[in-house]
Amino acid sequence: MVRIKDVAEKANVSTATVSHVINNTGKISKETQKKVQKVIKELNYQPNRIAKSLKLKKTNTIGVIVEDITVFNAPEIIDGINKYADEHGWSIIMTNMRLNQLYGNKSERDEMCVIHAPKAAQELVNKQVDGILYIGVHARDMSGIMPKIKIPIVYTYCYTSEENGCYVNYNDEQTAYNATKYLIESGHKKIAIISGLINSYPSRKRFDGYYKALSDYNLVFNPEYVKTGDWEYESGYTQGKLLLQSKEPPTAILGMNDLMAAGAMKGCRELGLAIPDDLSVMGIDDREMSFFLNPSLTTMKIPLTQMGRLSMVILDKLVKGEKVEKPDLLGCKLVVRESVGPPPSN
Amino acid sequence: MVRIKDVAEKANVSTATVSHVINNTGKISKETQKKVQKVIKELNYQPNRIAKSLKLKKTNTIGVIVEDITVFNAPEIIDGINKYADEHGWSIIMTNMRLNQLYGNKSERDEMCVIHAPKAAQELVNKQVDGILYIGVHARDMSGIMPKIKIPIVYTYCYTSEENGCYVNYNDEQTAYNATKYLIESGHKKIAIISGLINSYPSRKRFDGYYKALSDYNLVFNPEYVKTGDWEYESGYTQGKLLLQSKEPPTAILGMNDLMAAGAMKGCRELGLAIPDDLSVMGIDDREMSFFLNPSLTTMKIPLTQMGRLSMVILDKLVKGEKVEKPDLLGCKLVVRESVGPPPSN
DNA sequence: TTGTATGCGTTATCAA
DNA sequence: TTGATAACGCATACAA
Repeated sequence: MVRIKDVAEKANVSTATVSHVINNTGKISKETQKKVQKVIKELNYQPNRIAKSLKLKKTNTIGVIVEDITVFNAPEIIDGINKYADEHGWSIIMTNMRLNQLYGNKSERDEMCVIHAPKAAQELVNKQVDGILYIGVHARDMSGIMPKIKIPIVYTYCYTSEENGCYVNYNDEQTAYNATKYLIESGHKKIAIISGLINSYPSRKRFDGYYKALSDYNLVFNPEYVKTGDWEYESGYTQGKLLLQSKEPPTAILGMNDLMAAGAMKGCRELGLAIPDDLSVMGIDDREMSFFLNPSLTTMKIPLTQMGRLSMVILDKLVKGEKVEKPDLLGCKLVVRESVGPPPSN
Repeated sequence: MVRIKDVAEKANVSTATVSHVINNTGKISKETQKKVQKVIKELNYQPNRIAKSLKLKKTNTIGVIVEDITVFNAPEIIDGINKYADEHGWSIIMTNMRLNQLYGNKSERDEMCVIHAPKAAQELVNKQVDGILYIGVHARDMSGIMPKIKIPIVYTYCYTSEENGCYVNYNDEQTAYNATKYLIESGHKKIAIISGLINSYPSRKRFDGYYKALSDYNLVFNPEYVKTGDWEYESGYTQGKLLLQSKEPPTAILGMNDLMAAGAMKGCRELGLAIPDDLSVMGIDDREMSFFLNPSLTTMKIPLTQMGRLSMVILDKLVKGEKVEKPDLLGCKLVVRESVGPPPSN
């Protein structure tokens, strides 16, 4: 390893001078600058970032804690983070807690998170990161889980009700509202919804949006048209079938996510119904698979990249000690594909 | 920030003693140990990893360079890396070069990689990582791109022909061979293949496997049954349709990846053919979407997690100065779903 | 068994 | 415009 000292000796100057020409601090004569730069090239000197960080008490690094990188939302959020980080000179240390891999998509996962997350945060603090970005696997309250640390934390794809807590999320209610609205404007009056786990925040909010849309458009709310799944494909299949086998089946089904919508489509197929001729189906998420379903799934796209980027924008400010106000919830965009049409005319 | 010195003062011992009880080095009396540990708890002392790294010239950190984290192979490979890293006390710094996001899925991407990759590697070296893991977006030769650095690099989902270069990959030829074999054993004799870009290594190897399987099973090789796509959905659609509209259409199509196989399925649907009754289709990759196609796609699963893990196993040894021999190419597992059946009987 | 003192590679203060 | 030197927080050789 070639140190600043080696450069200084070879260039016949002091380490202070070398440091100055590297960082453009202090007044150094053109000649000395040239001389030093030449030696730097010759020796291929590269500053040791560890030593620099120790001295500066600043790493220019953001720690990203992701609950599970194999979950569909993670890569794009991280991409958004990286985009901003690249543009603004931030480095990223990533901690993938592997929660889904370790505990599956079960309640145990959230319980264990309480153990893993503080550890991960503390480790990052020990590495002197300047701030922490936390990416959840599903939207829930993270309040009180993290240890008291002196660097800012921004949450995304989850939220916090802590006093100065900061999070970036999308608008569940608005999204479900707009989805339902699209179905209504396509002519549907009998619109069913397959909910995610009933005790989850997004399920409640999305239901609110669904309900409000019905209400705004003067459609009767039929409790028979609300079924509860667990966000998974299988539950969409089961609940979808139930819906379609009822006395007065709906003409449209809104899955609270793409997976359950896909399950409902399978159920529909099994009953010999055609989509969208006999039944319209819609999802939320716009995962990759929704494009490949047959027919392709009309859905609401979660602005993942934007969420990652906005999280970094806010964290950047927080790290610099600037005051930030809580950001608005982001909107989801309607992605029109083939699975929604007018209701059957009979 | 509470330093080792603060602990030492409060416990009325020297910093050396504190350091010793923390790291279990040297002989310290039980009492002193207890006393020090008590103070550590009280002060909630956490060692500064930056200072430690500077002193030890070792960061216990692996730098992971991923060409693009939004590409389907990345998350699982990273998961495999994290799994091993967690179990063996390695930290991970991730550099996502965002190649696909910046340049798209075009040749420009590979050209620009030559600019980005050495920079990323040098940055990681400056951060004193102990080794580097490189994850490609598609399998190609990375020889000569990286700068000469003194820490080991292991490549995965790409390869290198450099003298001491080390990479972890799966066996393209064997995979295509087994896929073709499965089609043959399902009764097919007229098996077409849709190739990826013709100048790519995986395309050549997969073709070799296809050819060898035909040959081993005494089937005639018909050049009409070889079409060239570009790995994308659209090309599978176009080439698949071409294949099906020929005078003597194949009874089975092997897409060199799931995307092209999915495209071929779409073409097939448009021509009013049923899968698998009229045509069998098979892919390679086992991306998430292959499960959601209708019918679901029979395909070959790339062992991504295992690739990530094995890369870390090897890098770990390399970092420790152990000699490693080049690992065997990993096998892909057949995933039987609905898209393959016996050929039509007519 | 414990303490003193040095150095890891930087930056920055202050003196020259 | 430059240089000598003291930190940053830690681990460790060596002394006690």
